Amino acid sequence: MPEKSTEKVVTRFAPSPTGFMHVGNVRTAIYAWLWARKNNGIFILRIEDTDKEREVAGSVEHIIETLKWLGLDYDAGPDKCEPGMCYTQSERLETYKKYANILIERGFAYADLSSREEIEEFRKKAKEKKQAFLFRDYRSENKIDWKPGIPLRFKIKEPKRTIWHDAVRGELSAGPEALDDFILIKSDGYPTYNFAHIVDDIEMGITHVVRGQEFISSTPNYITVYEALDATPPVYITAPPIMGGDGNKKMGKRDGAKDVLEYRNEGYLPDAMLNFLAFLGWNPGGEKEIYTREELIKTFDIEQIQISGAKMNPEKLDWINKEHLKLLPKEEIEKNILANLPEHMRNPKIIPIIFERISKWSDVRIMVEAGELDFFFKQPEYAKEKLKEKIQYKNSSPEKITSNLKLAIKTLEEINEQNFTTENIKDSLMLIANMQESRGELLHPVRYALSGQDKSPDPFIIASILGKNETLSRLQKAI
RNA sequence: GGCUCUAUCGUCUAACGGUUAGGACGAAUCCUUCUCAAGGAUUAAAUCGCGGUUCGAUUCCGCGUAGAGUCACCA
Repeated sequence: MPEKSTEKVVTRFAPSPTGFMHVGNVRTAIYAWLWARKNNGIFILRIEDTDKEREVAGSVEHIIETLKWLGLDYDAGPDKCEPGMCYTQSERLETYKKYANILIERGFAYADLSSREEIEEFRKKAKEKKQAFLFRDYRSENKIDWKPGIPLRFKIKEPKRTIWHDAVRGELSAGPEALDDFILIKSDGYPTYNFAHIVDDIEMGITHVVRGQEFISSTPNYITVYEALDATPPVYITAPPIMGGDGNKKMGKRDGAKDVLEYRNEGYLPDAMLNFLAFLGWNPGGEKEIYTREELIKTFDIEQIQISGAKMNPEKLDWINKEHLKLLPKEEIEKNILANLPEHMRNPKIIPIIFERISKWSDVRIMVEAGELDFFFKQPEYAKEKLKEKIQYKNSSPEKITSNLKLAIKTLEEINEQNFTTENIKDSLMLIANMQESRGELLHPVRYALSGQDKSPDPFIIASILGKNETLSRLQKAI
């Protein structure tokens, strides 16, 4: 159990601006945010842009947009600077230099003159000996002053076993071979992640660090730096990995292929995404699975974060999205539907039909993309060759179909334009449909005549949306 | 290869060392139904293997197996 401290909880999400955010990144952000909000703490967005080669233009804006979509509001960040404190690492170079000099003074850092070729050579040797490569085995004892252009390394004075506590995994430890002289400041003057994040976490008063398991193996190094700086490490919260959902065996790397904002574009609700991702590696117990944003904040606890990896499950996301949809007021859904439709389809008349069959949000998109809704806007093209087969209900004869369509026209003509509603249409058509051997003998041909599809919403609602004139004309044309 | 970590239905997971191992997604079947959905009901489906500790292991320990992470002037 992490020590209960009276100090205010401060968490951070610290992405590097190297592109979009995938589910793994986002879940880390969610946990950090939930923990801060639950404890009335502070959530910081920090941009770790110390690798100028990998930096991708526009990433910061993209990250902020993603957080905004999910409603992960931050109290401080690159666009919310405070006096004397910046949250973009490239703007904090002086601070890292200050800390670097402290380490040099204390004998914990040294300038490293070895060339990349030499290091490569060392690495090769280590590999031949089937050992992990440790720079400190090859460290030169010649001391030189640290100057710009020369990398600065941390110095492991005393290789020893490190034991630490992780809020999720409990007690962790690693032998002395986990400790090595790593680069603090690169030759281009930028700090490495390994150094910068420690300095920043100290400076910003971070109390809890949510991170992926890829940092476990370098934690002994971090703890040694904290010791050298006379600082206390934060509580480490190691989230389980999210595995790829495709292959059966090779659950290789993270399922990072997809930009989380794509889910927004596919029509998923932010609260559903939040719910789904929070539950990927965390579970409060009990049988409730649909949690609102407020419920998540209230319920979330780092004690219940899973240890082992979880696979992405798109079907479950669909289901959670559906359940969240049910939670929404009707007007809210209508607004969302319209916003998600292609421009030419943004006709409020289409809403009832989507409403009637909305199950998963993405269904609507699929319907739109497949052209299944086109018949609302234009006269359907009836399949020429297969017309008989398509319009036919089971084994009813062509004569029967024709007479039924005529009967439908006659019936519908009796409803006047003002009363041409789904309910009235249903009442009158059902009346004659019930007189058939099977209702389908009448209803199916009508549905096909109106939509040009053998799979569609029911004919009543279609007719009411099309209006009396269009409905009659389509029925006539089908005959 | 070294170091570190993990292991319950297909998937996400629940179970003070004592349960007929529970729930959800998905699947299958049935009901409803003019089609496709939606909705309702039912069913199948798991403690990785071998030892040990214990009156009793999903749970604790060891070994094995499988998987993951890491071993950068990347984060």
